[in-house]
Amino acid sequence: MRTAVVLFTSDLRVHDHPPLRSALASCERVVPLFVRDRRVAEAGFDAPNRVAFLADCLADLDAELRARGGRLIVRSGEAADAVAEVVRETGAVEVHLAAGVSGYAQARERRIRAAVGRLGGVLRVHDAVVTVVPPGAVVPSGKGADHFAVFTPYARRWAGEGTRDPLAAPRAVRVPDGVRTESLPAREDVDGVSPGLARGGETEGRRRLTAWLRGPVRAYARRHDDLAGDATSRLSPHLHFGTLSPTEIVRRAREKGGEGAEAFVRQVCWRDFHHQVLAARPDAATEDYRPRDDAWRTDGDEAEAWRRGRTGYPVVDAAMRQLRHEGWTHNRGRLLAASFLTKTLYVDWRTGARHYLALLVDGDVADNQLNWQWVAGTGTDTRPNRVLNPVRQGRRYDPDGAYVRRWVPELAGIRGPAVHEPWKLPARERAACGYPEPVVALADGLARFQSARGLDVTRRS
DNA sequence: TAATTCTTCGA
DNA sequence: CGAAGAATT
Repeated sequence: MRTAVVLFTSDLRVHDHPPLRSALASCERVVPLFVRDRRVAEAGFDAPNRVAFLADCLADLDAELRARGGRLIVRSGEAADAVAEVVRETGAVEVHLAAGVSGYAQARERRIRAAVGRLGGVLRVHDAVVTVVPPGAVVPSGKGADHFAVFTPYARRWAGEGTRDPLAAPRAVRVPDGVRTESLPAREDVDGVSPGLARGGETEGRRRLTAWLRGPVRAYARRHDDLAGDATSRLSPHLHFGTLSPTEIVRRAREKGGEGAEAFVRQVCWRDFHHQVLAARPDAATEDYRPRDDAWRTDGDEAEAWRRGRTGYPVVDAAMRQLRHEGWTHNRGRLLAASFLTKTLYVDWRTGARHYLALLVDGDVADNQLNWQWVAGTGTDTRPNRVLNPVRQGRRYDPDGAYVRRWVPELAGIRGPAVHEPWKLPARERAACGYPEPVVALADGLARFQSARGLDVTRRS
């Protein structure tokens, strides 16, 4: 009787799960294992919103496994130690794991391989679980670059790769008797969770995907940047935790077809793009991908005003308050709030990235850090001096001001797009609403950035 | 064939 | 500006 361990990481699902299916194909007994890795907490990665969402995911994964005769085994500690422990206890001969991209994931894989090898077992790492196209599967033609540094050429090649066939969920999972498990973490036990946090779990993810593809995706190309319309998929946390398979998402979206589905698939491609950058350059999580010799301002009152949603720029504050309330923000809100911090306040992108990671339920090293770098101009943006003007962005993506009124109650009484420039209101009305004055004049903020970068032209957009 | 130069284009 | 791909040597 052969036993395999399947270590679940960012792939908390039973549908389209190559490690699980592969383990079941070669072994009669399988131990589905999740390790609450103390390294994650030590790295400050245990944000309440994600811990709470994770609790939903684990509960649902356990239920899905139980429906198939199995159950989820939960352990705490360091991943490689816990895996070795389970291998020793069960006499497992194989360990299956989805390939990860971060420095943490890469190191974890090395440690597990060594630990399993010492016990005479073998580690099998599976590609195309966390991403659609594995990092390194497409590289620029010609001279030996190991990854793409520009999105568009990557997207062309990525689209040409196609996808593997999604795997069905297994019918039965037989777990060896008597394997010790800790109790599942409970969402209710997590403190500091955003009140409007979404529910996690594969069942919820699949429900959302089906509902999304049935209708709203059709309008995605047209409405994805409409802040108030909130017409995005909201599937990002499910992609982060792997409660949905990106391969299955792309496959089903392509089957659906249309310009909305196509634009949506392109966003999944962005995710793969960032994953392949980080896989090749794990240090880009903390270091400038393309150093520009920036003399960033450090954390201070202005950054704190930004975190609190009190910059005095309504659409920026709306995004920051939505982030705190839901643990999630519209992508356009993320971009313009990030641009405001890095370009207008000229504060180090790491300060912003840290705050996003502290709150975002979909907070992901690859996507978060590299999107921040993109905005900050130290990343893969081919126009590193692009500045998003918060007033123009507001008027463009929240033309009626509904998004601002929804998230900034001080301004809820102001009708129409005037809400984007509260400083133009009569002094009495301004004082009465209690909304803060701008932390910095746009021109002054821009001047900081431009002089630091040695620019002389005022950019727009 | 591989290195060099040219052209195009970018959330 | 600089990456990517094509053209050129």
